[in-house]
Amino acid sequence: MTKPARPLPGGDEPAALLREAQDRFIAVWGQMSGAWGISRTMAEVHALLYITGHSLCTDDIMERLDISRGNASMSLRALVEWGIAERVHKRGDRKEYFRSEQDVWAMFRAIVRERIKREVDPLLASLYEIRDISRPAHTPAPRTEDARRVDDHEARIDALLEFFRTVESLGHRFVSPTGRGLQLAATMLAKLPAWPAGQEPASRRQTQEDDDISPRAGHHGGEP
Amino acid sequence: MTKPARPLPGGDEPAALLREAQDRFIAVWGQMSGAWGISRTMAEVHALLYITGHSLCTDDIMERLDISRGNASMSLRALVEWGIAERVHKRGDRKEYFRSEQDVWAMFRAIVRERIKREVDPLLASLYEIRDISRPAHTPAPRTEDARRVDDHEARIDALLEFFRTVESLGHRFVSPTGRGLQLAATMLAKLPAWPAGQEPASRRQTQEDDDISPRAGHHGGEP
DNA sequence: GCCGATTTTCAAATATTTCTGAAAGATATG
DNA sequence: CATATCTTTCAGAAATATTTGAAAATCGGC
Repeated sequence: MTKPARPLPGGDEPAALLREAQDRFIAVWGQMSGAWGISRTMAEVHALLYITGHSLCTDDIMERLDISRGNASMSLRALVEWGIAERVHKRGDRKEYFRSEQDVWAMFRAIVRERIKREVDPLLASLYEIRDISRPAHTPAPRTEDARRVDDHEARIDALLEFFRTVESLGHRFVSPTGRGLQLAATMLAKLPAWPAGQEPASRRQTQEDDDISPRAGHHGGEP
Repeated sequence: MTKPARPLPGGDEPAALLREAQDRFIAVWGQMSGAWGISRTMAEVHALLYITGHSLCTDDIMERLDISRGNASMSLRALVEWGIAERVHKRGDRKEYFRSEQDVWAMFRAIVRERIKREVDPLLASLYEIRDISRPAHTPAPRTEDARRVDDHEARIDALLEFFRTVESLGHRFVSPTGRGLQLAATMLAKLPAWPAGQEPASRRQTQEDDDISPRAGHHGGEP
């Protein structure tokens, strides 16, 4: 635990404690950066903006986080691009200020939106392309070994396609203005005491000893 | 696009196309590594195991992906730890083989399970600690400026706490054996044509010009 | 308990990402 | 339109993360 060696002279008055809590939060949020797919500094800048609730300018951020101007500038721009911070102009002041989105769900929606755009959509495009590669390999009649392999391969790609289409679709729903409904649903679902009835069906041990597993694609339900 | 300069002599027979499709898939899946929070090689090893459907040994993997023994060993161990690959023993063979989970939803559940454990749970623990830091700062009576700041700070931490508690809870539900229900729900939700009725309530423009935003924490629903 | 086959480990080498700082680019103001 | 102020850019430096390869540990059979 690295705490900033006695934040302020006195030691225990509210301002000092607040400062300490903020610093801890910034550090913790910075460690989560990987989970959001952004750089550590970017997460720290966001943490600072969120936890203080203030609009801060580049110099404020440079000083508080002890980072370079370039780094601060890049991070802020990225946060704005991600839609989790916005530029604020103050009359009579040439400087630009920035403030963080304060609604946690809105923050999360912005992140989901960006990550779908940056990760899921390109992945889907690639999967469609990949599926097409093996298309011409379909021999018409003879059920050769190769033919079976190609079929299995395509079933695996199709299973991924279907999964990520579902992810994308759910994501869009969550992110869209209408998404508030999903947010509510999620909250309630999470709060629900427990599942109505039925235990684990039975332990289906893997007995298959052999190689060459056939893909059990497509099923989303379970056994009827 | 780097394709392995003519996979096999002939050029167009099924085996060659299959190989090409596999290589493309491995490359694409490797690029997604960041999204899963694993290293690129680890993702590529997983891609290879998934897309071939075979059980492969360390040497197979080293050769096909052109990586070192150590790297292959580490990646495989990690995949097993994550629960998306398993060790397979073949009678009369000292070598260890590995095969990937083939059910896409099961793979995803494993990833969610691990990431909750590695990211969400520690984050929650830290947030609880951070909330406690500012506790002693609560002055009893006088509504000072400091007191208000502390309250706002705590409201912000609480908003995050509530959000991540929801995430954790939903995650557990999804991951648990019972989670099949959630999977089904997700699939159906994603497939649903559109939202029943009602448009966006109205655009609530941010009019606040001043600093020092009060956190609007806690609300998950909307206005009734 | 020893042997050879296999896996694991880890310090050093390499690759990748992130950060800095100074210079170039904006932009409002008089 | 010159100036002062603020922002962005980007090549090189620094910090991180990944990979290698060879040595050490493990394992199963005899």
